[in-house]
Amino acid sequence: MKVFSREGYEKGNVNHIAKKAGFSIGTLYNHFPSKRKLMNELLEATAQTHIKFIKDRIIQAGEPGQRVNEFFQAGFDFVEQNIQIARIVFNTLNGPDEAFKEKLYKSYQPLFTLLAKEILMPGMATGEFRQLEPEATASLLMVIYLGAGSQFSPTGKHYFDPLDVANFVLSALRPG
Amino acid sequence: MKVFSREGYEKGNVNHIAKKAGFSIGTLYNHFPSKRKLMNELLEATAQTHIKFIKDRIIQAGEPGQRVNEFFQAGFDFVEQNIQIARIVFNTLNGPDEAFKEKLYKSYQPLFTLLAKEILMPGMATGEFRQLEPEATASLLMVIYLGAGSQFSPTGKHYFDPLDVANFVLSALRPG
Amino acid sequence: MKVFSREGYEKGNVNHIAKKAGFSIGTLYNHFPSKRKLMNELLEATAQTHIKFIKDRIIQAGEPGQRVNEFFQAGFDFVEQNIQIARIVFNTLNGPDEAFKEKLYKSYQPLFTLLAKEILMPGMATGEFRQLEPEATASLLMVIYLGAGSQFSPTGKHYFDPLDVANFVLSALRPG
Amino acid sequence: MKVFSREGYEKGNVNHIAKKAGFSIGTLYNHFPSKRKLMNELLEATAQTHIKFIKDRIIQAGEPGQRVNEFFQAGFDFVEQNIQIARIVFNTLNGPDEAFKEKLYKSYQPLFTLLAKEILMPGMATGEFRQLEPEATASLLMVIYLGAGSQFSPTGKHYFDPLDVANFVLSALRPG
DNA sequence: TATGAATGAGACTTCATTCAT
DNA sequence: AATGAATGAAGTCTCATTCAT
Repeated sequence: MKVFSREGYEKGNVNHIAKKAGFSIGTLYNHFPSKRKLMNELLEATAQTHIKFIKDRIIQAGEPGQRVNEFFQAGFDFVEQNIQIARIVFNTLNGPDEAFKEKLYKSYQPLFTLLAKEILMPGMATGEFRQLEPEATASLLMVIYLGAGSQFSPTGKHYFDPLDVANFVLSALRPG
Repeated sequence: MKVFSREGYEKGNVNHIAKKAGFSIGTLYNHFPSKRKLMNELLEATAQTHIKFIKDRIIQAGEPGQRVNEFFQAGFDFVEQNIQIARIVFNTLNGPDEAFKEKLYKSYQPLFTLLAKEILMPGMATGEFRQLEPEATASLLMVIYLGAGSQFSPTGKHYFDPLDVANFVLSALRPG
Repeated sequence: MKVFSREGYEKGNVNHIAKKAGFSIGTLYNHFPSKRKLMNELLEATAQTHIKFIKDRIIQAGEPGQRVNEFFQAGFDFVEQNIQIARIVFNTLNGPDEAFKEKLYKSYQPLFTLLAKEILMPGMATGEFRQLEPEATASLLMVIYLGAGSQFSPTGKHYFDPLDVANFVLSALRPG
Repeated sequence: MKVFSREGYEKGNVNHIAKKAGFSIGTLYNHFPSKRKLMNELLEATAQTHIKFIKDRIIQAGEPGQRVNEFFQAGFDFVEQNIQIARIVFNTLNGPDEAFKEKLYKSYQPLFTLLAKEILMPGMATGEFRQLEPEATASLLMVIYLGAGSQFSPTGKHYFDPLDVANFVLSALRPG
């Protein structure tokens, strides 16, 4: 995680990874048959943790408006608490490796669904939000989260305030 | 451009670049003293073209609201007409190489300024937009453009409609 | 050793070195992180061997005069028995690479000290040699050894007879 | 001269040589058909200048003893006034390139002859020097000159005083 | 005669992966 | 199951030399 985060997948060195993890390179290869497979498992584990972290926080918030708030708040929190892994996700989602990218999009699919079904559709149903295509809007919310959430200094401090971002989005969602 | 676009900077092979460009490797190195320098010049040229393309279109549109529309429209057009170069920009902005990232942010600074000074501040002055921090909002608009604009299929078709994105943003900006 | 001896450091090819040593190039680089480091370790090992060889022989000879004889005799013997390594030393001491040169001078420092303290100063104390600056004279003896010792045919036969050289030096050292 | 002096023959770059000399690389190759030929002509010219410089000074000094003095004095002077060229000579004489080495020895042959015929043999004839093999002794004098003369700091200051070296040699040559 | 862009073989070095221990 | 030395293909870059202008 540390190595891929700092160097990226291509430049990340499996020997360094093994050393940093306290294993021998042989042992690493006994557990992961290739560098690519290692990255894949890291991405998969990350996506699951990431989604669960956000989902748990969204579910607790009751109302759609509050859930939008919580989506950005939780999302930013996750990034701040897991900067290295977050960096890998951002790199991969915009990286040149189509296989990794596609894999990650698939893994994050549940989060898109969550946004559409547990936030946007209920909000439109109650009239709190205006009528929009749920899937496309969910995608846009993800894009905004990923874009804004990826802006942080080397020390990990976010450039945007999640509350501001949430308010911006809520303004866009409100009817009238 | 083609090679870095398809493979990324690290995996991109200077020999392939030279061959694809119809030069020998020696000739390539007569023009660019290193792979890194080559990438840097490509990034710089790209940023200038990209900014000019968007700026020219924004300037033509008169009113702030129309300019927001034109920002996304022109931005998406640029991506569609320059998919390879756009891919490089998206990769770099989210990639692990801090030097490239910083360089690119600096090069794109004029675009941030343009958004703040030529769209957001005039719009707030006329009351067409609500009062927001111009710089932070400009950054958010960029984030939305880059995030939404980077979503396209391998064939280059955008996932989002720029008009929808512009309307979403305009909704968020409108007062009340 | 063989490769650097025949070709010099700059022209010496690490691939040839590896092949000649019966290793793959990767293995060579597992043991020495760079060509330069490889050369450095070769120089260091050589200097130690060279100094020890001469020192052991000098120590055995008791009297200063006899020790001068033994210095040249042992020095020439070492060159004849280690032509390749000797060639590297001669090349490096007069070569254009200041870093290597300085490193080698430092490594050979003990030999200068040996000449001054164990041969020249005792000889001056007993009156066997005339009064001269020990350090400068030690340097001159080294210069003569290295200069004369480096004159050999491609087959390794010395041009000078060490006894002649020693006698020349002893003549210069004798009082009166 | 400057380039070969600082970098050595192998590392010396003909493009840099041309630039430094104020010529284009094409022009340089119109005058010298190869890097090797260029070096050869430089060596030849150097040897001639070097020999003439020393010869003129030796001839002026009348007596053999005085000529030995003048040999070292003039030799050291030449080095100090032509450090770069001297460095090339020292490098080449001890370098790994047998062709250059042999070429240079041949070019310097007249100097060996000069030492033997104009200094040593006359000195032995008058009894000022003891009986020694003129050729071998001439070689030893050259070795001492080249060895001692090549010891100078990066700023060009000699480590040895030529008078001391001459006195050392004269002591060795004196009869009794 | 002068020029300098073009060439490409070959240099050093990296690193994912293997496999005998 | 753990180890880590060994491997060699492949990468970036250098530079002596050529030749059309």
